[in-house]
Amino acid sequence: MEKNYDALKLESQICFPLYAASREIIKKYTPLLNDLDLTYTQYVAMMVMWEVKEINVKDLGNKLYLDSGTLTPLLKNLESKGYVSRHRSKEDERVLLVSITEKGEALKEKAINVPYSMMGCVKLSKDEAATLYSLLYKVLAELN
Amino acid sequence: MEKNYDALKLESQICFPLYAASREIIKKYTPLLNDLDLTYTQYVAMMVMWEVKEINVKDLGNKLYLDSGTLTPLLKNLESKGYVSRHRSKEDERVLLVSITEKGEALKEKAINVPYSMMGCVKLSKDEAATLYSLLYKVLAELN
DNA sequence: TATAATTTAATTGTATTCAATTTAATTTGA
DNA sequence: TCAAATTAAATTGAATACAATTAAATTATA
Repeated sequence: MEKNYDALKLESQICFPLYAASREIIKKYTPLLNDLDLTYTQYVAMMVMWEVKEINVKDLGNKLYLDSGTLTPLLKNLESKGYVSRHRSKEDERVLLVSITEKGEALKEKAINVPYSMMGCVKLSKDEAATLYSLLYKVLAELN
Repeated sequence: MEKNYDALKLESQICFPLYAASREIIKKYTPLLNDLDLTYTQYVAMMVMWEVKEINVKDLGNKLYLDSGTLTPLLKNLESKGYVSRHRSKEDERVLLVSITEKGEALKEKAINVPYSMMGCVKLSKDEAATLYSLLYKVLAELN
């Protein structure tokens, strides 16, 4: 009696195409983001900054699903490029507040083209994209 | 006249939930894979090895969407753990062949539990999982 | 056939990613 | 109040990822 190992094939897994597709799409972003002097992770951090203007590391981490081990060096990098500033909260010295700078705000004008350039990249219909979108957020919400 | 920057919000993007969900699911694998002394990337490499027994770096990279910059150190690591062996092809010295070892084969028996343990983690119906699966492979196939 | 072009891995350097630990600040509760 | 517990970032260390380059082997072609 042969054991069934089909569950151990790549094609049986939901995580593998997620992992691969994520990296492949991010690769498509790279040439666009090079013009902005941003990596993909820096880009999503800037997307939050463009929206909220100021945020602490913990809240930023909750939005991006990243921890301080990733964010601390990333934010120092963004600060060295002049896109954000970092300073401790007056009310609670443990908290580090990240604020967008003028230069960071100005970058938004160049960045606005990125989402439109990317649209041609992922070849899904509107319906398919909407379905994928809601399934991914369902996974994120219900992971336990 | 205000410009519309909605496309630059995280919630407007398909890539962000892909990127986040991929990392969050991989985090769920971590405790299961610790028992096998494997990282997630090492695990997917071993999944290929369990299936094909022997493969060169280029073909492995095509299956996993990874290049030699990632695979060379990863395969050396798997070799140091005794799960695979590495040797040059006799026919073409440029080609490095990776072969599964006895110890690597034996690991499969422990690994068989991983996919079953993971099933309880992603809370999608059978239909939803199938839809997500096919949309992800469509993205992978049609990315350009 | 001899050189150019191509191919395959390996290497290098930068930037994540995350678990685990540490440090400093704040809050809790005996 | 003041020591214990908690919280927020930073740090450390291991392992990816990937672009770009290099080195070695093979193939193509003039």
